Order: sequence, then C-alpha cells, then structure tokens
Amino acid sequence: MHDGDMTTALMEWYARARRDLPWRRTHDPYAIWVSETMLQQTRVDTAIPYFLRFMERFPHIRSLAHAHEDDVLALWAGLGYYARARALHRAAQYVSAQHQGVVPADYAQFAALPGVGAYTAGAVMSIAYGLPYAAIDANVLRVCARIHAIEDDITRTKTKQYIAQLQRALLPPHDAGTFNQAMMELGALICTARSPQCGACPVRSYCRAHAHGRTGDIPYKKAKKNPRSERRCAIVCIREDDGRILMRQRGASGLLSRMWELPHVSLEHEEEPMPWSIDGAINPQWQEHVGIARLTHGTALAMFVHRFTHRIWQMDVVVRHAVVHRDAPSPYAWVDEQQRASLAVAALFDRIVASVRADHRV
DNA sequence: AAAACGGGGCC
DNA sequence: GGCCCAGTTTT
Repeated sequence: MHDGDMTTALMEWYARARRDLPWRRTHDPYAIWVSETMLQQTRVDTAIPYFLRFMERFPHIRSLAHAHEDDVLALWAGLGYYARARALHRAAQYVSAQHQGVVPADYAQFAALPGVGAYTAGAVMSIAYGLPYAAIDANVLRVCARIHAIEDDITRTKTKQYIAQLQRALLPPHDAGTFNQAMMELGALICTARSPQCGACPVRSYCRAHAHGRTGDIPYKKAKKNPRSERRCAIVCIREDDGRILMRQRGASGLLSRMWELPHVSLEHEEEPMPWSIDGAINPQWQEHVGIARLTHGTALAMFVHRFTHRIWQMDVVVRHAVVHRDAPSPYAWVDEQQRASLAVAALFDRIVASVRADHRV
C-alpha cells in the first residue's frame, strides 16, 4: 500500500460517485471562480440556486464588471458573508480592465485578486486550468487529518501547513483539479464531520483514524467562544397611503455592509439621541428627519432572534402606520414588495418584513 | 493568532 | 442549543 494506490482508489470512486453539480458542467474559469466564491463557508445545496441565478444574470466577467454593486449584492442576499460578493465584483472589474476579461492562468496573479485566498486560488487554478495546486478546504482538512491520524488542532496554521504539504505530495501532476474535487467530495459524502460512512469509503484501508477507531475524535478543534448577545429594537413603519415600508441601506464597512435593513437601534449602547424606544416613544427629531408627519400608536410583534457566527441579535419589533409629508432622505427609502425582492435585504429583516406583511395582509 | 464576517441545516 | 460548512480579510 502506498500513496499512488490511494490516489487511484480515490479517483475511481470519484468518477463513479461524483454529484452532478452545475459548476461541474462547465470548463469556464469564470463560472468555476464564481462557484468557489459562493461555496466559501457555504454548503453545496445552499449555493446551487444562487449560482444558477448569478450566472444567468452575469454570464461573463464583463457583465459582472459593468454591473452596479447593489445589483450584485441583491443576487447574493441570503447567502451571507457579503464581502465575498463585493470583492468578486471588484476583482471582475480588475480582470476586465487589466486582463482583457480573462481569468489569469497564473496562481500569483489570480491569488492577488480581492477575495481570492489560498483555497480559492488552488481550486480555480487546478479545476479550471489543470494546474498542479492543492485546494485545502474544511473537507480536505478533515479527510487528511483522519487518514494520517493527525491529532493536532486543525485550526492551527502549523497543522494546516503540514496538511497542505501532504496534499501537494499526493497531487497527480496532470489531474490536480479532479483530485482536489475527489478529496472534497469524499469529505462531503463519506468522510463527514459527524457519523462518517466508513463502510462505504474507498480509502478506508489507508485510514489510520479508522484503523485506530479514532474517527470520532479526529479532527480535533479547539472550542469556539460563545457569541455575545445583544438586545435591539427595530421599527416597521407602514405608509397608510400605499403600504410601503421604511427601510435603509447600511454603510460601506462592517457587518452587513451595503445591505438593506429595517431601522433599528441597540438597546444596550444608548444612541444619542435615541430615535425611539421599546416602550413606544418616538424621538420627534428622527420622525421629522425621515419625513413622517404622524405615526399611529405602536403594536409590538414577537421578538426575532438572529444568530450570527460571532454575535446574537434579539430584535424586538414595533409596527406603526405612518402619514408621510416628505419623501425619506438617503439612505432611507419607502420600499414596496416588488422593490424588496430586487433589493439586497439582509435575511433577518427580510424575514421580519415578510412576517409583518403576512400579519397585516398588505 | 484571534476576531470579524451570515446564514441555514442537522442532531 | 451547539456544531458545521468547497474561507478571506483585518486586527
């Protein structure tokens, strides 16, 4: 038994068991790049509909490069990690201008683009261009850690570098893309994080974790810190004349940057002056600022809890009907149902607005 | 090296 | 409720 046999067994399994995925039906480097970007920290099943819609709307690099960022974000809305979409958009503009709209077939040039890290560079260069680079994602880290019975914390840089070195040694010189995908597919279908299907594994006989009964303990990861919880209060202002709802676009940096949201405040870091409070009091200066002449008394809705990776928002929601005497200034806007569907609305607020629409039948 | 950065699916 | 996911960038 040596490495060459394991690679052969893996590749034969992959040829037989590989899923038919949209980005496996193309050799277009741009399409593969888009798919790899969407798949960052995102499951395959989640990404598929987003990928199909994105490729239909932006079929080549130049169409993406010429798009407005708001439209790119709108197609990304619900996928999360929106910096990915903005970086991809900027990278497309750069490739369009500096590389004649062709994805560079050079690792260093491609890896220099915004949003392209070691994984994405290795994946696109190997899958799209057949270049001999490894692509180390969470699947490969897990599979590799188990095969070699690596007990070290796989989140540590040193462990990742060691695994990358092992992977490079296994790389078939002319079929690195298929090999990388086979490793990832094995991790996604067989060598899963919980209850791996070792009985169906094509490389079981090479796996030291399986031999030692350690698949439940490997890979090891240090526990993550608990996310911080924060109470917030959002306001849903519904126009009495046409039913539109007041929303606003977030700024260019930080969490959910450039995404649309309901106006909301933290109840813990007091914002001065407080635009409104949970008990129903509205700051007249804020009301005047957004052009509302009159507001009905508020009705409280259920609290919405939203978990991010690193924090939790407990969002109290107040619903009010508004009489408007002046259009809302940027970044505020009155949004109807059709506009909401074409705006980049953050998932939490999209959920809240949909719920309010259902309750009020508007 | 650690934290920021989304959201959904699964147990 | 906790863990995980075809990671990258910033601090």
